[in-house]
Amino acid sequence: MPELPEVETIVEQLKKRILGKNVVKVEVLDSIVDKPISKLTPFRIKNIYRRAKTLVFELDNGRYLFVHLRMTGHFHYLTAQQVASDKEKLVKVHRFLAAKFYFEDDGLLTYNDIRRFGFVKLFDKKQLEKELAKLGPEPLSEEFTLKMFIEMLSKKKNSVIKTLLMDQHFLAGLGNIYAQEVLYLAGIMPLRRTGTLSLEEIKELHRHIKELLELAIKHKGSTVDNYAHVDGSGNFQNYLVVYGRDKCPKGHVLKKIEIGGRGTSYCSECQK
DNA sequence: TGATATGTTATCTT
DNA sequence: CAAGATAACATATC
Repeated sequence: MPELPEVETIVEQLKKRILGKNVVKVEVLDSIVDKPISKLTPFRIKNIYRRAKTLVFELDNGRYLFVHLRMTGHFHYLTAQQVASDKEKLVKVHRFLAAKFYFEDDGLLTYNDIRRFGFVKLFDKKQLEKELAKLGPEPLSEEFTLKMFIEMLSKKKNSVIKTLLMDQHFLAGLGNIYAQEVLYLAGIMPLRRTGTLSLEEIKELHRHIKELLELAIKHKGSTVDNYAHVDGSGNFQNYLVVYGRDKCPKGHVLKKIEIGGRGTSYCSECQK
């Protein structure tokens, strides 16, 4: 599932391919993509960036595409050459095609989404700012200091730490995979209430959040289930220590419980 | 066949 | 009010 490192990877790859390019035609094939987008052409892709697990495409007409992949949203890009040679394959592969963006140079960007939970919305600046304002701080930003993290936690003393880490309004970008990983690395039981965390534990957690996400981005994210980025797959799943595993790196058998309706693995030896 | 997996949000419950 | 639980959404895969 795309969490922060996966979305960051997708943004980097999209930038390489379509930044500054002109879109001459858009076909909207599914209601998860705002229909009016097809009436905006031509427009230029002025910028692309990530906020939490959301992608934002800044267009040169003052509007924005606000994209959330949720669990199974995918972008796929074909160069003009690939479009010419892969036409049949393209139709077959994209069974859940939701939109096609045709570029001036004959390149083609497609958006498809098997479970149709994701969306592509058309926003003006006000709508965009309103949506982005709801999200918590970016864990990799300078702004997210230890001091700030301590303050944030002190306002949520009764929350279960794992649930809180996954709450996008609290902190942006962590999902079920990286929340579990970071808690293992920091040696903290997922069910702990934030009010019971020592200063030392908060420090460890803060440090590992930044380190883990940066490392995962270096590996172009994790490929689990059917996540894939624009041109292939990341390999960070090979480095995950608790998610989808039976034993922790020290060989202890992991326990599996449910927190907030989501599977959660942890090690009762290493996490207290 | 049915359990499981997933991100987010609305709604119900404690 | 706070916050947890649950359902809902869709579909593939085991």
